[in-house]
Formats: sequence, structure tokens, C-alpha cells
Amino acid sequence: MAEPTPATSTFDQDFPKNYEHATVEPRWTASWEAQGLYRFDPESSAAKAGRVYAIDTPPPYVSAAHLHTGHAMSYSQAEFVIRYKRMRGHAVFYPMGFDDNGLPTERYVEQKYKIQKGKITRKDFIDLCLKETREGAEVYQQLWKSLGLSVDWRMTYSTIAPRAVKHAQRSFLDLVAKGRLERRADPILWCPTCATALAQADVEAGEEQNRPMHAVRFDIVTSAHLAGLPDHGIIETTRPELVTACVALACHPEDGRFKNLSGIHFQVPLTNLRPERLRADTDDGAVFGDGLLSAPGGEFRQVPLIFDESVDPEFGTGLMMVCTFGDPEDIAKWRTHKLDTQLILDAHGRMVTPNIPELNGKRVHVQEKGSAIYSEARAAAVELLRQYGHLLGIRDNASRASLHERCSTPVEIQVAPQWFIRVLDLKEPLLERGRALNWYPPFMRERYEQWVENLRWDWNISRQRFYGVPFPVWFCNGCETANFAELDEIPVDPLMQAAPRPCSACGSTDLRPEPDVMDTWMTSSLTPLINANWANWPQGALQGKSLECKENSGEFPDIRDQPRPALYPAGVRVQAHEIIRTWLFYTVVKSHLHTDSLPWRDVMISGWGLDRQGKKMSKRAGNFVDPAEVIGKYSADALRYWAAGATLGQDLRYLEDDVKGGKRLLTKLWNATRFAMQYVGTSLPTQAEEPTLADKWVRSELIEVIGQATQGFETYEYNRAVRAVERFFWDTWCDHYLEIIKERFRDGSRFNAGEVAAAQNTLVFGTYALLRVFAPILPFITEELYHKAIKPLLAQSPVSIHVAPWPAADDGQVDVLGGTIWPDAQEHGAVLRDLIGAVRAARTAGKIGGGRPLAMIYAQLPEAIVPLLPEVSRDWLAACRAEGVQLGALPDDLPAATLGELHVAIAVAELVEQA
RNA sequence: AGGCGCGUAGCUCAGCUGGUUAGAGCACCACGUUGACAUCGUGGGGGUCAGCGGUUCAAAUCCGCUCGUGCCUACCA
Repeated sequence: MAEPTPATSTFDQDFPKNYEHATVEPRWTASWEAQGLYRFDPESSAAKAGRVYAIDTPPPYVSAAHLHTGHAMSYSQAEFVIRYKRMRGHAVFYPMGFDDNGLPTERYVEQKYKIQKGKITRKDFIDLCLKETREGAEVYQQLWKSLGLSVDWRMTYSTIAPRAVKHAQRSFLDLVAKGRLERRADPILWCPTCATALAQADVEAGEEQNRPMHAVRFDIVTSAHLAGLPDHGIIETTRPELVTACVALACHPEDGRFKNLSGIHFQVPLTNLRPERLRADTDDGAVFGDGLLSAPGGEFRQVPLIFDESVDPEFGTGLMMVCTFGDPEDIAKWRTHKLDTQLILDAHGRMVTPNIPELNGKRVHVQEKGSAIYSEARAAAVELLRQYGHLLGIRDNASRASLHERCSTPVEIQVAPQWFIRVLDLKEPLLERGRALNWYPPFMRERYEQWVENLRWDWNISRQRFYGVPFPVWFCNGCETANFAELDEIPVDPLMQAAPRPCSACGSTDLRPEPDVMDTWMTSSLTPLINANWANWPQGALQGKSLECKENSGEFPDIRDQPRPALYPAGVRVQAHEIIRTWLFYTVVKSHLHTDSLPWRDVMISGWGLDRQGKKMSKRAGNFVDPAEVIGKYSADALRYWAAGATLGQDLRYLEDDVKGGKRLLTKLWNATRFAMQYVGTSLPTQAEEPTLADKWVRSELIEVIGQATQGFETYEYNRAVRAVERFFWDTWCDHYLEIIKERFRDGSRFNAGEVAAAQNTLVFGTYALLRVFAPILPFITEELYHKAIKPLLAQSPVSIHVAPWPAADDGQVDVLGGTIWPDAQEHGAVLRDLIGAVRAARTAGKIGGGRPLAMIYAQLPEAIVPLLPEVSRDWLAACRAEGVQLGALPDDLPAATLGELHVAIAVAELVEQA
């Protein structure tokens, strides 16, 4: 009989009664950092064997400085799986990135410093952006560390740093070489507030609101007026201010009302207006001042009637105004019918109508208070149309505007030369890539499919902004040829560096830099390639390498800036669902074009962090909770525990009670481990063990639970893993097993030394296994407990629980105590559990506390259970602190209970003595 | 307007390929706990699994429709 090791003062010192997360967590953060525990090691055997797991998580916009528990949630969720993979023996490559180039940062700086593009020098502006970027990154890194993210901070990238710039420029040049890039002066989406071109993905639908429909009369040109035909047509439009940009009226070819009108022309209202006083004096009209009025005096511009299948005869009057440009429909008809172009908006959304002073210079869109949008240009146009008798009516009409997602301004369409990546011809191969990717959860693929199917624009990557990756391009002032930098000349900023050679076409040395910068997604779409240092790859780096997105092959130069093709394709991309159409889509495009492969094997899509009411947390809404506060109050582990409660792909509400639940779990884990170790002592038992049913049962259950947890992590369903483990721990391990074995250590007469040794082994190895399966979720307390309780007992102990082997192997074999599952142990253990439950119910019925010994348990049991009693009864009696059991009819006068088919009554010790 | 997700206890949510009496946590009630528990344990109340119809020996689960809700996409000049 081994002596139990009771709590001593030494034990209390080594193993404090309370768990202090506020001191423990920062200590381990520092320790892990000092050891370089999470560094990617290309020399490790796992890396050399090709067991590499590279992670591509979102580089947050550091400019935002608004981290909330929603961010903490999604990064934690990714990290659960990352820690699991590390324990499975993968060489984990987990870098953090910061997205600090582009429009989001510019918008932030503009708002913070109340400045605008154009009123500050390009250099000053960029300096401010860089400053905010540095400060933001610092704050973020602090939080990520306190959250326990196992990032290799040496590998951090920034999307404005030279390495990323080089990648973006190489990507550009590679696409030029592949014939994927075009410079075109197409009509493109345009933000009048930001004064830049946009891509389709930058546009979002606004709230539905009243956007009145205006009926406008177009007179038919007199010479074409035939007897019996009408003398005018009526169109309906929500954009009356664009009437003077009309280039055609369109109808459906089968529409009977217009069939006979083939060949006729209409007069465009207001185009006959001229400024009153200066009409005779000048030709160009550039000098009109305020107070001038227009008056009829010129010729009406005439536009044809065109026939187009896309016009819906049922809509409005069946006659549609085509102007340049109100919406994509206009562009389509403009293209098909080769129509004239009448541009009347400038880059800031102001009307350019020199002949109509009342309209000229007026803003098309003005953000009013609330969500209503009032347009001064529209109001003026309506007034003019009414004045000249062209406005036939206004009716209410609900629809929604397309907004620039960064500033919520309704987008316009402009024509200006831009760089485009042709993608519209790639829909099929891109859909094929989407199908080849492993989506977790699978239904998220639908979002991708729909986006690709609905693509309507090539990817415009030009932005008329300051803070972004420059195009490595100089234009020839002589012949307008675009001259590109060579691969060995990047990264380069043409605004700072003169063209390295004369124009390739005409030999001129008169070259000017491309002033535009690249779309921010041009860079962030390269994150898997940036991590692999693709821009530094030699020719043929991927040759002979499987791009099947299976396991990666080995061979790593270990210097940070060296090419690392073995990290590509990455193992997994983790991101939220709302950027499937942007980040995920663009990354797939790039990998398809650059490497003819997928960028990663798996994609894990997380949901949103919601507030208590179920609204998405955001800075703008002001409904966010600061994760640093939560960590301070409840610990990072508790916050992570909350995050682990989300079903993959589903949103999760932030409820403080759930974080408190995590804190409770930590306390329980601490106490249970501390309790267990009191009975183990300072070394493992040498006595051969003789496990009882309780030992066999709990070990068998544990093995099953480990299997469930493994299965959960393998499919990125961390919540299944944590729920299974937590339930086992609380219910089976604490409430049953630990209660059962107390008696083994308390009363030396009941159990022999082999049985005590069995309990001690179970405690040690069960605790070790539990700590390991909890470790991905609760990295801090598991590390602390591992070092306090387990590591000193093991002969060959891992330096950290986070590099300890996962307790299950690929083939499902579990290494806990030899992985033995005893036949019938789970079934018989369930009987034991029920028998204990029945007695506990009887105690409750008789108001008898669990501490009071029982003299006798009277039991009436089903036939099938009776034969199990020899195996079950000792643990049963021990758990119930009962002297004996007697089968048969139950005495009437004792506290009794029924659980299923089990009927029991109990007699406390004193009562028996008195009887 | 299409697509996807969700609708299960007062609240927040699990319930994978259909199979005992539908579960957990929180909240609530009662009882017990000076021997691991800044508490914990035991027991209890509480559900038309949104609704209707279908398939099946068997449906929270599969199918159809309807309603509500959220998101994605498209938007109608």
C-alpha cells in the first residue's frame, strides 16, 4: 500500500491553491518567445520529411486600430488548429502579416488628421501613413502575444515593406509577360469621394431607399415625324441629372409600340441651352461665373432609337435612356451599338456642363445626415426639366445604390486609362479551382461560386491614390509606350527613380512615371507567395514539385529572405466569409496565373463576432468589447474558450457569461490536477498495477474522447473537440473517477498496492492526456500544469506541452497507457456510473450529504446487472462510502431512489448502529 | 429577385451519415458540502425541435411548401 501524499506546506508552495492567470500568462508568453518555441525550423526532421504546415491568416489593417473580441475570436479559432497541427508533428510555419498599404490606411489617415488627398504633398501623406502603420502594428502585436498566438514573429510581413512591394511588382510584371495585363481607357467604377477608380469587389450594395423615378419627355426630331406616329417618347430615370449625357434611347426589338419608329431620332432635353450673356462672346464657355443663366438658343443634340434585347418592355414606358454612363447597362449598350460618348462628370463627381451654368459644377452626390442622399445636381436638373416642360412626373421608387465599401459614397462611372487584369475569360478555370479546394465548412464554396459566376468586370488594379505599391512603369512622352522595369530592378518607385533606359519603342529619353498606385488587393492576394518569398525564387523553383496541395516537400534554406518554395502551396487559409469575394478570390486568381496551382490545400472560414444583440461587432457601430480588458479580467485562455464555442463558419455572440465559463473551467482544471498530484507524489509508482473497473472505464472513455477530439481538429471543427473533452473532463473524470478513487487513498484496507498504483498511473497519464488535448484551446494553463505536475514525472519530457506529441496517432492509435480499451469496460462503467447516480439520488432524497458514510446500500436490480456486481461493487461502494450492499426488497423506512431500472435505498452508518 | 445559413428549454447554443425517454452551459428551485474546487456536488422544474404536408417500421435529422431572421449576390433604366 503506497502512502498517500497529503497536502503539505511544500506542496502548497510548489503548487499554489489558486491559479493566477495575470502572472502566469505573461510569464509563458515571454518564455515561449525566449525559447523560440514557435519558430519555424527548416532543419527539423518534420520539415525535412516534408511534414510542413504553412498558415495564411489575414493581415489585419493596422490602420484601423480597433481590435475587438471578434478579431480575437477568429484568430484564436485559426490558432486552435495550428497548435493541434504542431502537436501532430508538423513543422508549422505561422507568420503574422500587417496590411498597411492602400485605401483603407489612406482613409484612416485622412479622417484622423482631417486632411484630404490633394491638400498635402504625396510624401507627407505617405509619411503619416507609415507612422500610423508602425503604431498600429505595435498595438496589434501586443494583443496577439497576450492572446497566446503561436506566431513566428521573425516572419512577420507588411504589405508596404519592400519585400511585399517586390512581390506585387513581380506579380505585375509576370502578368504583363503572360499577356494578362492590359491598359485600357474603359468605363470603370469610380468613387467621387476618393477620386479613384475601383474594382467590382470594392463595391457593396447600400440600404434600400426611396430613389424617385422621373418621367422625362424626349421629342422626336421633326423631320422624322410621320403621320400617325407619336411626336415624343417618354423615359423614366432615377438619374435626371444625366439626361444631357444621353446618347440613345433604347427599346425592345419586339415591342409593338416602337416597331415603326426604326430610324428616328430624339432631341435630348436641355442640350439646346446656352449660357445667356456670354453666348455670343466666347466659344469655350470655360469662364462662366455664378449668377449666369442658361436659355434656349442652340441646337438640340440628337440621339437615335436603338433596339436591344436587354430592355424590358414591361418596365416603365418600355423606353430606356442610355447615357454615358449611369450604370453597367449603359456600358453594355454603348459597346454593342457603338454609341457616342458624352462625359459630364469630373473626378470628384461634379457636373461639367458649361452650357448650363445652373448645373455646372454641382455635385452629383452629397451625403446628408442620416442615410438619405440629396443631390444638388439632381435638384437643379429636375428644376430645369420642369422649366422647359420635359418633366412629366415624379414617382416614388425603392431601390439601392452601389456604394464604395470604404466610404459609402455611391459609385459613378468614369472613363480613364487603367491597368486591368483580364479575368472575365477565366470563369471556368477559376470555378474549377474553387471545386478543387477543401472548404471548411463546405457550404462556403457557394459564396465563391456565385461571385465568380457574377463577375462583370475585369480586375482594375489602378488606383489614383498615393499610398500603395507603385507600378514599375514609365510612359514615353513621345509615343506613349509603357516601359517596364526589369525583374532585377524591383522593388522600384518610378516617382523617385528615373527610367533606367530610353523608351523601348522610339528611343526617347523623355519618360514620365506612372503616378497611380496598385489596388491593395494586388498585394494581399499574394500572401501565400510572400510567405514563400516567391519574388526571390529562381527560375524553375517549382519544377518537379507537386502542386497538388498535398503534403509539402522538404528543402529549406533557413535564412529569412531566402526563397522558400517548400512552403507553397500553403496548408490552410483562414478567413471570414465576407472577404471570400475579395481576398480569397484574388488569391486564387493570382496563384492560378502565377503558379498554375491553388494557393493552399484547405480553407477554413470563420464567422463573425457578434454583440449581445446579435449585431456584428465593429468600431463604427461602437458595440465592440476590448479583448485586452477581457484578458486582464478573465485570462486569455478564458477568452479563447469562448471563441472555441463557435461552430465553424457560424457567427458567435460575445457573452461575458461564456468567458466566465472558461474561467471556471480553468479553476476546475487547476484544482483537479492539483488534487490528483497530491496522491501521486514525486515519482511514478513502481508497483505493478492492478486496474479496477473504474480505471479501465475511465481510460477507455478517455481514449474514445481523444479520438473524437482528434477527429474534430482534423476537420477544423475545434468546437466539437473542445466540447467532447470538456464534457469528459467535468463529468467522467472529475465527478466520477476522482470521486471513486478518493477512497482508494483514504482507506488503506480496501484496496491493495497494485490498485493504488493503477489509480496513480491513471491520474498521471490521464491528466497528461487531458492537458494535451486541452492545450490547443487553453495554451497557458495547460503549459503551467504540465510543468508543475507532469514534466517532473516523465523520463523523457518535451520542453513544452505545445511540442508534446498529440496523444493519438494517424492510424487512430492512442498512446495513453498503451491505448488499451478493455472489452466491456465502457458498458460496465456506465452501469457503475448509474449505480453511483442512484445512490446519490437517494442521498438527495434523504438529505444526506455526500460526506456521510453509509452502512448499507439496499438494491433491487435487473437480472442482467447482478452478475456484474463482483466487478462493479468495490468501486461502487468506494464511491458511495458504503460498507456493504444487500440485494433484494428495499426497506420501506429508508431514503430511496430510482434511476431507470435501478432501485436503491440507503442506511447511514449511525442509523444502523442505533438499530 | 436568386443563393446560402439559421429557427431546438427563459437566454446562448450542441445535436455528423434518420434509431432508447431530445442534450449542455447559463438562469431558476430544493438539498447537501469545514478534505481538490473564489465554491463544488446532487436532484428538480422547464421543449408542439418555427408551421404545414410528404417519404419511412421509425424524422429535430431526409424531401416539398410557407413564415420569420441574418448574410451573400443581383438588381431593373
